Amino acid sequence: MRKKVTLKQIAKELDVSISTVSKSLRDSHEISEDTRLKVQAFAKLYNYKPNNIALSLKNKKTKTIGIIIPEIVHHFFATVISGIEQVANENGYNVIVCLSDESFDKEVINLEMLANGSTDGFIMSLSKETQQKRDFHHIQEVINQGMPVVLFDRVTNDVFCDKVIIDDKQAAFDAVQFLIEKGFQKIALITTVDYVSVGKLRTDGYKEALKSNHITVDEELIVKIEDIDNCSLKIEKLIQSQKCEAIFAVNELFAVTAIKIAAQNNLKVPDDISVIGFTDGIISQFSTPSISTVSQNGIKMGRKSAQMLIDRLELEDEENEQYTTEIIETNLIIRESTTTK
Amino acid sequence: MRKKVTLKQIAKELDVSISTVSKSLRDSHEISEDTRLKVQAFAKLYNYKPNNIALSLKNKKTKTIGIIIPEIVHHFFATVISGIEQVANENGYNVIVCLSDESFDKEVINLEMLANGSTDGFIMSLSKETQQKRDFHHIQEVINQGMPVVLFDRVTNDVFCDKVIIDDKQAAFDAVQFLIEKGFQKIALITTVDYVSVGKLRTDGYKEALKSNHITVDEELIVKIEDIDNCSLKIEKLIQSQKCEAIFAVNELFAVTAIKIAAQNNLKVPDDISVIGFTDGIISQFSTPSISTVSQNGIKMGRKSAQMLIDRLELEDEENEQYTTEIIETNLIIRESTTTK
DNA sequence: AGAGGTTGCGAAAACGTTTTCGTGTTGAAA
DNA sequence: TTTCAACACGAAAACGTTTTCGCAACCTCT
Repeated sequence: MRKKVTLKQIAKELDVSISTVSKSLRDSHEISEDTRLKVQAFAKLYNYKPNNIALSLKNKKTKTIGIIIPEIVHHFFATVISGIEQVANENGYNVIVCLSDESFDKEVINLEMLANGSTDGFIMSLSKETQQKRDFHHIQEVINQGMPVVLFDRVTNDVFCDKVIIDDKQAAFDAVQFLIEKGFQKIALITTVDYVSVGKLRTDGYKEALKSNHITVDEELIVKIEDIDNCSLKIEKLIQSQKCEAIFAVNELFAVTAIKIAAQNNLKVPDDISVIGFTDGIISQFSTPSISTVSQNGIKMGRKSAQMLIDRLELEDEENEQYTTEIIETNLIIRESTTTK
Repeated sequence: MRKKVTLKQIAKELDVSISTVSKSLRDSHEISEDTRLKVQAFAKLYNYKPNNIALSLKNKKTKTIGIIIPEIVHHFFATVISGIEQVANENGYNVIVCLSDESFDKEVINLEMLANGSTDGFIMSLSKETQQKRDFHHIQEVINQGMPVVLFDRVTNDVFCDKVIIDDKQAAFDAVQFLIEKGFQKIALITTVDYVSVGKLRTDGYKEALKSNHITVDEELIVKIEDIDNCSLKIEKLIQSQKCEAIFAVNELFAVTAIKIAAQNNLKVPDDISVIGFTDGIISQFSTPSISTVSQNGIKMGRKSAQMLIDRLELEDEENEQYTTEIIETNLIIRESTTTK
């Protein structure tokens, strides 16, 4: 077993000082060509690579980005990580991933753990519990310590930092507007409880689209799901009510569940009911019928977030306190689950 | 902005030595209760937390695990990460995630980058290109440097280390056996090219199941897909040949694609063709019909991998050179895509 | 009172770098 | 021969910890 070699060992071996070795390897003009080449040859032979930890300590930079997200087994978050990782890699950064499991406490613990020198900054999406509690002191804390933070997707107005979001309200508006233009009037909404910020915004967009077309909002057509694991009952009730011709669901899972339940009740999608979902994930692409959906470009979101964070990290020079919020465009992908009335 | 406080600053402020502060905070008996409490109070007030980087340098342990996988936008890999993260977290470790994008070069770069002190060990799954080249010197290199490595799922016999796999051959055998018991004889296989280790093993299992039931292997019923993006043609040819009553696909995507193409050719699944896939991901669960499949428990695989790595890391005492290979059990999940002949 | 033990604390080394500054040797110019 | 610059290198500090060791001051026995 050949352990990693250090400057000190090389210095001892060649009978020069540590400084000389270091300078030689960094091609300093202070060192004679003779010595320089000798050291470089030796270093190459023993495959010397500087120790990252020592460098981090010296430079007070870790070249590492902390990512804290609710979960990873979720197509959207996976794509965002993928985007972040691309940009991070291009800029010589690594990413350290922590999962909050939608728990406030785990979010806090992870944040504090990484804030003690492990990372230069954070990219995060808030856990459900955090959004519910509206307690963001842990985030504000790390920002106060001088660590840049970028929030994406699930954000809050209560903390000042860079943000990357989609225009959830507008996107929902567009989707519902599309259904209306196809001739539907009785459009149902399957959404989350209000404290999930994106759910709330998409609900708002839905309502506004109806209003701007002079369709009255029927609360009976709005289903709010708390627990994703047993959402079936509420959705079944909606479908059995026979009151809706089209459904707008605020995520993939709600959309595909609605389609399944419709089938169980002998209603065919899209012939009997049109469905539009949100998030262009695996489910939408591969379910039968494939699902029309609002596509959020997770890769783009990740890339943008990483770029904003790195820009701020490399800016250095005296804190630019101008925070910006980037909006990533969405687009409506029309597939088999929608038709004309 | 309140920067993080260090031992040195506390020492200066309280007019004691750094050693005294350090000892006080670690509840050393060497320090009088007076001083101890004073220091602790001050540290709490200023929210002192030891700097991880400094600790890493001192202890020569980073408490960080490096994960290198081909991609993350893939349900199976996401679940594995999730499992790894759970166990890592329970043991006070963080995880750094790197994506090889199925590229040999990126795998090498990532590995070397993290091997310079950033992590204590690695959990990896080989990229396609690496498997094709059969070049594993980069992995052997880090092992030689004394860093433990655990390979999972896509492994190789050419490097000696701990491994976590499923019994791909047996699982494929069981799936095909199931189809045979349901009365099918003409069973097609949709698989990958042979250098993908798991594809090869599953192919072997398929063949063996046929043989042990005295069914001759018909090469015309075996489709090998090189490029996942345009697999449709080959699969269409298979289905239009009308020669098969059932299909065993070595992954979800092949399975769902087969079902789609069957539908386009007016063949209904499962009435006209039964289909079994591999990997219990989102697609299998939510496609219509839902797909019978061999379930690999990614969470379990991740947890096991992490546990093996951490065990080895904490063992310390003189290199136990006994490497083991854990086999995670699979099970057949029967859904709507299969029926009896 | 002297010997020996305990108590409470600080100095310094170590982890692996980079970088500033100092210094001795050489060569050339005066 | 003296003076000064250029050259080539080393010592040491710094990043933030932990830990070993040394050393005073005090206390407790004979």
